[in-house]
Amino acid sequence: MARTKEFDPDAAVDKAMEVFWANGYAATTPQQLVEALGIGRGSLYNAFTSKRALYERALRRYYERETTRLLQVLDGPGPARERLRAALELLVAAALDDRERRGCMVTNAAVELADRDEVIAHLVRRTFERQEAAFRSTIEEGQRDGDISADRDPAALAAFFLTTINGIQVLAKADPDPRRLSRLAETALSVL
Amino acid sequence: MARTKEFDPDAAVDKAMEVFWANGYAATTPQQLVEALGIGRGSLYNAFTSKRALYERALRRYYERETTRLLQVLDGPGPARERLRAALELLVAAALDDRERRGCMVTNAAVELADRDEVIAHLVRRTFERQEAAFRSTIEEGQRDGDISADRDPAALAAFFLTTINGIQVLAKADPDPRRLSRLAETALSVL
DNA sequence: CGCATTTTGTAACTAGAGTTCAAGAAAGGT
DNA sequence: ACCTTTCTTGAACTCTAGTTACAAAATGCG
Repeated sequence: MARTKEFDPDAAVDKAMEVFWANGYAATTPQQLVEALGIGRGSLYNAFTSKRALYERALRRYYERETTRLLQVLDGPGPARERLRAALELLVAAALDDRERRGCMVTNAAVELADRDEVIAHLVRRTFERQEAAFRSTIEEGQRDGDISADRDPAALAAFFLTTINGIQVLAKADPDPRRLSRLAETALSVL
Repeated sequence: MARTKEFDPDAAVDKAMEVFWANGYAATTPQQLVEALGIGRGSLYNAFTSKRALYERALRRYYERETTRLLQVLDGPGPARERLRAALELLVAAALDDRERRGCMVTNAAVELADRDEVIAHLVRRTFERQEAAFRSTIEEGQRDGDISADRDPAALAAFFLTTINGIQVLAKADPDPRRLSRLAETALSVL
């Protein structure tokens, strides 16, 4: 009854995500998107309405795809303390693998857009809350097990870890030094 | 021998700094700059060459003007531990006062540009190093005075504090919650 | 098969970004 | 008073961002 799409919209969002992730929102052009997605301008706008709308979808995709690794590590097996360590080490390793220094797309969105765009801000907050909640439940678990001293407020500790991972993203943008980042993570863990 | 400038270039850089600080680099337009500086387009480019060059000057100005408060607190009088607390509280208070949530211009520059522009990255690194050094010498002083336990590596602690303040900037962009930020700072201090 | 529908590629459009330029105005030295 | 220099204003210019429009092509239903 109607012509079928020749490209996979899901795959296209993935590619758009890569472009926005690497360049940020404002610095990304329709031209770059068209080239990266391998489709015509017409198809781009027919399928995704606007640059802004595509960015939002890309950020949601990032939230679903790239943000889960951390949660998996935190919700995984093993002593709570070890999981927290593994989580921070994961972040550090990812930052060092990231040769183009794109950082974390949510951190980037927070800094570039959260103050100007309520929808983006909301998405960012949701990501942060999920991460914070994962930190928190891991910490609480550790406290029940006696793995982590119980005289600290788990909510405060979770917010602190959230801050730390965002701080690591910023640092790594300017100067991805392996030794420094590792010691950093180590020091943050010593708060427990 | 030549006509004198009718505007104060130093004051103009200050105004440009405000605009870039609030909007970031890519999202700032010549039009906004012209309006904010109150000069003609011709004068703008005659005096500052390009948007990029003006941004660089604005960021340098930020480095000189807005980045010193932290250092003053850290280098000030009083017990080292108290100075570290005051420094973090200063950051938190500034974030809460910042109704437009511009955050820290250096943090913003790090995230938006440090991966693409080596000159900006260098400036960011310099700022970070200066802040890190101030944290470090305060910590070392505290360790000599017995104010801070001496069994920790001051360099690692300093890097950790640098991360924390950048993390706070990111968090505050998305959700400037007073209670959370204060407890955050408190928790970070408990690492000592 | 033909029809309604949605896709695609390409051209077109508007607006504004980022910069340059020309003509005149202030300043100071001679 | 003039000359040189540097400033100012404002228009002008090029280029591209971001979007839309259009004609042709594909699809499946009746």
